[in-house]
Amino acid sequence: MTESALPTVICTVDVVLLTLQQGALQVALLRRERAPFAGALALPGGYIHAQEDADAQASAARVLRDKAGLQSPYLEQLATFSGPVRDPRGWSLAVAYCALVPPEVLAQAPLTLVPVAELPALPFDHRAMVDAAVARVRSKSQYSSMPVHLCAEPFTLPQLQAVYEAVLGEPVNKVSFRRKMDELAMLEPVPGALQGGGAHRPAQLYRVRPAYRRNLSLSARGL
Amino acid sequence: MTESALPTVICTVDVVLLTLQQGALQVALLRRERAPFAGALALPGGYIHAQEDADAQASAARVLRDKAGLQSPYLEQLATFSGPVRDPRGWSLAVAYCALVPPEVLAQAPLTLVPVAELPALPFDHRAMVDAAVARVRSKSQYSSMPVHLCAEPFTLPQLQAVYEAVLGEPVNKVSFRRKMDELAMLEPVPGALQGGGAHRPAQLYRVRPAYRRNLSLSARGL
DNA sequence: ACAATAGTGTCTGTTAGACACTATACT
DNA sequence: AGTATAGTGTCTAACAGACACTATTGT
Repeated sequence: MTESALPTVICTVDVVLLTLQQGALQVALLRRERAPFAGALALPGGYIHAQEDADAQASAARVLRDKAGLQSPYLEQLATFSGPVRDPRGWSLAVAYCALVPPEVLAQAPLTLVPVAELPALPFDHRAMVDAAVARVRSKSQYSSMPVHLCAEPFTLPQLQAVYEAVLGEPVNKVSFRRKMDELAMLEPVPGALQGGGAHRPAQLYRVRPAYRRNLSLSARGL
Repeated sequence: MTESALPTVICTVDVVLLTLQQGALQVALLRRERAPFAGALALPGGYIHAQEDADAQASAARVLRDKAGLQSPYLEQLATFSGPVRDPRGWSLAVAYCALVPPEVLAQAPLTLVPVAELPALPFDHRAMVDAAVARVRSKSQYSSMPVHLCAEPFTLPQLQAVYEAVLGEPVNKVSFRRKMDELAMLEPVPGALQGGGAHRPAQLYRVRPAYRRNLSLSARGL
């Protein structure tokens, strides 16, 4: 067996870009310009460019930048999907990534937001990728700070709690939630910044401490 | 940009095969027969064969079968490693898998067991793969039944507890451990089968219930 | 004053772990 | 009988959630 005798494997990346809007997780889809499945809504994705990409994650970041005009949101490798039939062009391998952004960032991006609960039929195995991403986000939200990436800074604790509740799909205990956020020591109040506007006590605004901006904060137990 | 103009990405799989021996996690290494790094100890791995493999996991299973003579142990996708420098042959992508087997299975396999705490220098980025596998196993052992795959059936609860303690690197509370195993409902006693031999009360032998043989059992909380 | 939400103090039920006890083998 | 480990009953400390209270704004 020689290297050159091996049939080529088609190497791509796909990004499951999730955000929160109208209290529901939404996945960002893009209308495909090229075959296969030209004209269909699908996950943003593309070939790995061995000439320029430092690794598959860089490919995913490049895809996000070129196709959605976004740069460096939270980006995490999800899983790799492969096989002879998932792509009509041949045996293919796609490294799937999960990105989380606050909805404000997507304002003028050429993306179609679809609630993950009402997914249309998707080409390739993009449905499985979305399902894996949603499961991952729900799971990690139970014991980590992952959902803060869905919240534009600065935000109030009630806002962040609403994000957790939307992702988890169930109400969260206020006292426990605030205790945990305090223990995680990941947020800091913005001095003197309060969110007013309502006919009630204004809420303290918080931001993520610099040390936690890139890394998630994990809790030993739940919430 | 055309498809055919893309430089080829070298697509491989690598398997981090872990077992437990002398109370410590051990990784199974294989001496490489071919360049690059011929003669060096490395993870079992190989090219994806697009002609025959149903997906990358099938490639990993094939590598395990052909190079170690093992079939269908617990096999889970870990992560994908990629980039221009990890392999001297060029831009490469390796899907890493984690396999768990009881030590008895490796009896006559042509593998070198090395404690993960005393890893030698490894070629490629195999060190990062081993680290990722060990971290995954330690993490999942805290809330799932994963370690049962390191135990040959049938086993006693004290034996299984020792496996958990070896993986986690810390003692486990006996009462809590048995409560959790009971709650997970994943084990069933082998009727009338007791493990004697010592100068003390014999222990009940257990096996994994068929429904849980392939799937892990997860606990909402720890242990 | 009132309404509405932010934020906190405290109580209680649940759960994990510590400890001590019983059970059952072999010597 | 003595010893060693298997297996269980029970107490306690830690923790998550429920509830109720105070705080602070706009109307």
